[in-house]
Amino acid sequence: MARSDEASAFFFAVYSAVQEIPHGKVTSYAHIARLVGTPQRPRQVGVCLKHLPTDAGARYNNTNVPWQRVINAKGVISPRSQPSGARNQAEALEAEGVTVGRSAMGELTVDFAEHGWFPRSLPSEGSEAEDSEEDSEDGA
DNA sequence: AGAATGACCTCTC
DNA sequence: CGAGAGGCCATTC
Repeated sequence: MARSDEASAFFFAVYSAVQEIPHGKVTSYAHIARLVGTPQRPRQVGVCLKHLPTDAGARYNNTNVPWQRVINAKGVISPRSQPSGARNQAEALEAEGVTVGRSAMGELTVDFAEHGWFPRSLPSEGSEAEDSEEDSEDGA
């Protein structure tokens, strides 16, 4: 529980933004932080999810908030503090139909070009990105 | 009370 | 292009 109302407001903003994530899509903490109006505080977003209420009676809880769809900007699921947590998140993502890959270090990775949900173009992705999106189809 | 950590990101060398 | 340091705020010891 947040000690300050403003703090709780930040939490609610984050949870609400996470709920905005469509099914089978994933986004990064930075994006959520930006949506809530605090692009300089991506860590707090993680803290929000970390302290996500497990109470089914709470307005926001790990059952109503798809926290699993939230990963880091590298497209990799943070190992959190326990490998089980990250793996559990990967399992949930796969259950959503998200393709979860694995890095050489065994880190779970998600392809943003596949399930990347970005209502607003990120400066890192391409500030002047034109309409030519989703064109990364290699075609093999 | 203060100090340390953390589900992070961005800039700079 | 790769590695490093800084910064932010809440939770916890």
